Amino acid sequence: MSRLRIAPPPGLLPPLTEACPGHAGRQKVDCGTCQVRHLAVCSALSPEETEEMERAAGQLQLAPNELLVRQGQARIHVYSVTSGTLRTVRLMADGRRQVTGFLLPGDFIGLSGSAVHALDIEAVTASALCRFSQQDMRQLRTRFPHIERKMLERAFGELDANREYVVALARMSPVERLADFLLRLSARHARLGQDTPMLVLPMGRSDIADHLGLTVETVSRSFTKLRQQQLIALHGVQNVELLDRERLGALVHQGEA
Amino acid sequence: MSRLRIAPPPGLLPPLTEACPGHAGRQKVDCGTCQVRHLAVCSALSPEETEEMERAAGQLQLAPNELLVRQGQARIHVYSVTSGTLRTVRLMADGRRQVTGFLLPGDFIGLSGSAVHALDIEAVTASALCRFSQQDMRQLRTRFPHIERKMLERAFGELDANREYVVALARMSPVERLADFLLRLSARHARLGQDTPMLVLPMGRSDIADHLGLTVETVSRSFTKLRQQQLIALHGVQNVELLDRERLGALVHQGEA
DNA sequence: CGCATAGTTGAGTGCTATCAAATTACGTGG
DNA sequence: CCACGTAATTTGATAGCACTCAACTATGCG
Repeated sequence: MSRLRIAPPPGLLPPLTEACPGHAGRQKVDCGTCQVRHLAVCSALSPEETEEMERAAGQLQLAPNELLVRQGQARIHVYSVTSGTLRTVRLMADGRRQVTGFLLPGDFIGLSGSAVHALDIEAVTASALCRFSQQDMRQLRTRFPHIERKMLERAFGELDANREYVVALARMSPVERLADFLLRLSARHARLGQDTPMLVLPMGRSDIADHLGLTVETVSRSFTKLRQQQLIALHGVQNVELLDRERLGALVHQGEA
Repeated sequence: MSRLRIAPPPGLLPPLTEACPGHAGRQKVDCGTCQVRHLAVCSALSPEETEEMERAAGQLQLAPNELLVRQGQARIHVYSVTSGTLRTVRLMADGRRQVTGFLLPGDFIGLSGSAVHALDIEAVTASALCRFSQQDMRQLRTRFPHIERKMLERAFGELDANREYVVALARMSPVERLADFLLRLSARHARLGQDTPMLVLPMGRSDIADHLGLTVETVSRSFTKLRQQQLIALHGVQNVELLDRERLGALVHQGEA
């Protein structure tokens, strides 16, 4: 638990200040340094309270593919992603693999009631995180009800997102799933202030495949199909240009009566 | 918002008193009457506070297939299921249907951050619910932090469950999904005090199919396969006897390293 | 008792996984 | 900066499994 004044993290600095609903009207703050500070400010804590939160936090750097936690480990820490991208992975004994989600800057790791981690969490790209002990977090939650409220909102948000994800997995074709994924990722980037039609995919095809319940080959073919339909353009393998969000959305939102 | 002294609900009376972790060591309470009372007691509220909660609640009865809320409606109420079974349904324009979950006694409806309902909620069997306005609920949450904590725990629980569900949808064969579903439903019944090898399925095959991302035919064939392998026995269409939980579990938990 | 609905079983097709190969991207060392 | 080797991605051919369509059976209700 070291005193914080965290060095500027590598990678993009998300201007979360703007995006956070709880932040409206409050003083500007340097959210690039540490998500803890952001969380505190957005929870309407005083400067003194914010400092107390920061005291409880440690920081962490991960290289690509480095493991943060392993399935089955005791959950003694919670984390806040500062920069980079991580994936949450469920492995089955026979090798089947499911990437249940990707974690971007501002995301919180620890919205679970389980005593052990249900998932591996691995860095996709070089990443930085803030770390709290569960114990400290519990104290902070008790001490600052705003934090608890904030966590509840986050949990709600994840639940809402998860319901969409479930529909995609259960009822959409490969191309639809990919379109859904690209739009969803793009929306998250937009919330982080990167609102461009050019989307950078930090993860490889196999991560995407395992996230969408498909094989690498099918994902690749789906990219090709979207490209052939002029819905996206590929600039290298990482950079996807969303040419027609309208029609991409139409692929996905066959729904909501 | 009528004063409550709710008539004994139809259907089974879940002895939730025992199951709730927050309840340990506290005085017994008649949880059969209304889940609100249960929630209050399990949140360690005083009798006066409990009464205040009950005052804010209304009750509701639903006939089979009756609609509680429709996709897109404003979310002005939250609910607690007292008896019966409900399903949450996502409909797509072209008719594709996903049953994202089933709600059993003790379940809470309203763990969402959205301003509108993302799902239809329909009664599978005759059901009874307690209803609160969101507004009242928010007040109660602010007034009794225990409630907020409880909701967070519930949200965590749902998130954890959802992650399992996602793996089933994305990576399991039809037979595995069905085995997973049966065990999961059985576990929920066990938590409600119905810990028997005989499982009653309140929902029809098409609901199960749409929950597991399959067709009715495939679900039916999967039942047959499980029966042929002596893992289950069917007594009529509704009653499933779990003959070998061990091997059923083995089908599912190919996983966790 | 007859009809309507729900569930099971069967046959055939299509889509996605699988297997295999070619191509591209990338990091390393010359 | 380029050549090389490795890994990642794309493309192609094939096969298996779940969906579709269809018929049949069981269940429930008037």
